Amino acid sequence: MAKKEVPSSIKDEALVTKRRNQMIKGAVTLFIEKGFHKTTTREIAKASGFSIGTLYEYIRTKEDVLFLVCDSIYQRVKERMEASIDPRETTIQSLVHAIRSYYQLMDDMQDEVLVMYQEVKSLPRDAQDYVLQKEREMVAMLEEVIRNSLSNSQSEQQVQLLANNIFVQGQMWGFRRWILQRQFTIQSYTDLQIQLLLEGLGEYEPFKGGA
Amino acid sequence: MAKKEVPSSIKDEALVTKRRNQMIKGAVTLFIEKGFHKTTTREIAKASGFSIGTLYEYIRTKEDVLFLVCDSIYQRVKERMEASIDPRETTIQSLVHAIRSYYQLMDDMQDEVLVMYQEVKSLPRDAQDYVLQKEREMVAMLEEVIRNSLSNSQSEQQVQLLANNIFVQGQMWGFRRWILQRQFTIQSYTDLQIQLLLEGLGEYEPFKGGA
Amino acid sequence: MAKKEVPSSIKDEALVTKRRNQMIKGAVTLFIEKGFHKTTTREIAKASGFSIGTLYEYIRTKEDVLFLVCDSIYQRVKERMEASIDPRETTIQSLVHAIRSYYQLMDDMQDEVLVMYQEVKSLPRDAQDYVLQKEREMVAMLEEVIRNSLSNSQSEQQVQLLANNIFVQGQMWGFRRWILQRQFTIQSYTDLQIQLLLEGLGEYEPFKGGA
Amino acid sequence: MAKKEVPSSIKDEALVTKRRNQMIKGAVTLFIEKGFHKTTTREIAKASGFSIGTLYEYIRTKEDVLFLVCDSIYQRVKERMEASIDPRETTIQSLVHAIRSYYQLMDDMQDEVLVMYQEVKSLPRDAQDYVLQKEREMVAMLEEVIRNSLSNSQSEQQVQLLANNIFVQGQMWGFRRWILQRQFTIQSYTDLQIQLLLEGLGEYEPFKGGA
DNA sequence: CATGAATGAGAGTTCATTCAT
DNA sequence: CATGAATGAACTCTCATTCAT
Repeated sequence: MAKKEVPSSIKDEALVTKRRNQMIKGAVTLFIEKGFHKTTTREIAKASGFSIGTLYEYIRTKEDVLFLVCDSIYQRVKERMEASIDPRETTIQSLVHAIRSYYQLMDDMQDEVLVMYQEVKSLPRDAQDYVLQKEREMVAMLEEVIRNSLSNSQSEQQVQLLANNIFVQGQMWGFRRWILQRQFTIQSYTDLQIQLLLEGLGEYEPFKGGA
Repeated sequence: MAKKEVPSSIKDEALVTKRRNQMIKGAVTLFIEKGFHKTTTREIAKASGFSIGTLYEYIRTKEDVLFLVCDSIYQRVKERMEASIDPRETTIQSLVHAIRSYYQLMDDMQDEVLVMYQEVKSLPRDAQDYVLQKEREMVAMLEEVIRNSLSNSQSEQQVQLLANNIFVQGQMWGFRRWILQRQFTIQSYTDLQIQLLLEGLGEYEPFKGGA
Repeated sequence: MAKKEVPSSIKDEALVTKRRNQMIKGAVTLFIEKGFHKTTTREIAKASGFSIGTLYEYIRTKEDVLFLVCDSIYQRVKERMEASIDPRETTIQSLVHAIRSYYQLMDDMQDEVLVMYQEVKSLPRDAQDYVLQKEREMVAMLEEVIRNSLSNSQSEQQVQLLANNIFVQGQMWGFRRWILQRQFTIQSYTDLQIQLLLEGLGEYEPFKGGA
Repeated sequence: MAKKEVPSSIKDEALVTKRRNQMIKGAVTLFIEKGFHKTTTREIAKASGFSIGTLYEYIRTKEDVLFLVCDSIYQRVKERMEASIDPRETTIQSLVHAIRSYYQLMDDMQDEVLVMYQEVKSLPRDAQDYVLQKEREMVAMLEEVIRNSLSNSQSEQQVQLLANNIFVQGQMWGFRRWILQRQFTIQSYTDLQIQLLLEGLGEYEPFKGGA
């Protein structure tokens, strides 16, 4: 899927980038505070430091702002993930390290991640697909780490499921904060999750599925 | 937290129940389709089979509809969980059974659960608290099963985290459907999750947390 | 102008009278409190002690209620004026007495009179005419007293103007209450008005009008 | 009481003034014709020459329009009163002149004054207070003229009452037009009122109040 | 004769978007 | 390139009135 482009009537690309960054910064705060629907374009313009007219020089619709915000969040998440994951590492410690970094990241960006989760459905269909794709890429990064770090005793499906679990448990730290953050710190949460991941319930019996 | 009551100007309580059920049924479909914000009160009325005026005899605000919908979903989820969980059972098989039932439930009600997840933030504060409380109760049910089923080798924190993980992984089946339901059936998803839960990565080494 | 009739679908005339009295009593309070427009028919029904359906058995429109209320107020005012005015009296003291009684009446019924003043314009045209006619009749009563009480030195125009002045100054006690009732009691207000009326400014000089 | 400000989202203050004048002009006509409650905001917008959206750029609520209208009327009345009253004059002729001017003013603005009288009660509480205060100021102007013009034989209470009487009799010319304007012209009305005021009933006998 | 559930036209208000300056 | 006044479709909610029971 090609990078979805949001057209602007401004020619100067550097300016477009600058203005959009202002916009994203302003909008993210508002979306966190009151959600996408309850935020008006006027508020976004104001928080971005320019007029409503100017706002519309850099986007076509309000949904474009949401897309830019989501895209920017994914971008930042992805960049930090890439920075903390070395795909050449093959030890289990590198997996643990990747998980730790990812959980820390989810702690740092919990507001942003929460917003994204609650508002993607407001994106137009094609933007949703684009975002979904980004997500798949991130899960794929986790899959890669897992594949590299574990002995090949894991089936491909297990790997995928593990990656999904880790991915969601990271997000869960943010969007279930009112429950989890009473009982855990990001430290203890991370430690325990890793422990459960590695050890299971410690009551292993050759398990065979079936209803 | 006392049951939040939505006032109605209709006196006949049986009628209130009946009409609200029509309403919930109509609204849920619409919310699933287009989300709460993009659904108009007139559409809700129409889908419920009565006029806009009648709709407002049974609620005060549009948000009331959302609350009734959320409440009804939680109610159904909770009832089915209670029906499938026997808190007197103490075997690990009973835990497995509880998880299976819960995942099946999340499969059956994935649309509803998805809606709830995406729209709770649109509820007024007090209704959000009420819903959060419901969730805590359900997680508590899972905690109880875990506590009963496992040897007491688990710390309280581990129990809580496990319950949260199971709970979220169930929901994840629904709200990450576009990713997961390509790769798994609810059967294979359930089996694998249970296996991972019980066995961990099978690469157990005395693990000591810490950065 | 014939007595304007408000039709009812109920045959039993005694019942109609009874129900309408309940209605007027309930409505007047509400109109005083919040005005005609901000009072709903449901509130009127409730304050009257019966259901909205029953209310509409005794009137056709909400405006009918207003008319009944206005009519009832005028009726009461008129009755009390008639009781306190003896058209056969010819002394100036009888004029003074009539004025006193009228001012006292305006004090007793200030809320009702205020309501009427603020809401007549909401009546349909024909009802307004009817009410206007009632008013003329009352002013005419005052004119009669004046004519009887004073030596015929007064021109007909003077008599009419005097009657109007007295009439309005009585009402003014009620609808300018926030100003007048700080500075006067109904007693002192009455005394002073009568004094001014009889004496003028006491600076009489043969006055010739003209710009 | 500080000037009550109606906020606008338009920045250009000159434009705000201009648009609000259009608005007041349009609204006053409508209010005179059908009253505040039966006039819709759409009608106001249309009569003002702009769209409903534009209307709401210059006010927050429909009640704001009413306030602006009332405020504007009072403003105009007050300005004309100030222009026609010279507080340094001390002759009785100056009082007569003030009254004449005021009555003429009430004749010129009878529609506006009528509207105000019938609709103030629809204003929010604080706006009502504001308007009441304006009225007090105008009555105070009349009091001043009276105090200056008459020998000090008048008690303060008499002065206040006189001012109120003159004030109300002026308004009465407008809001009792259907009765008074059949019998009088503004000229004859004025002349007669002034005569009555100065001479009283010409039947002066040492009057002692009391029941 | 009494009830109150049902109706829907219509009200006030908002806000994404445009475009002349 | 920036501005912000103007627009009007569309929204939520109200309430006078009706009519089956």
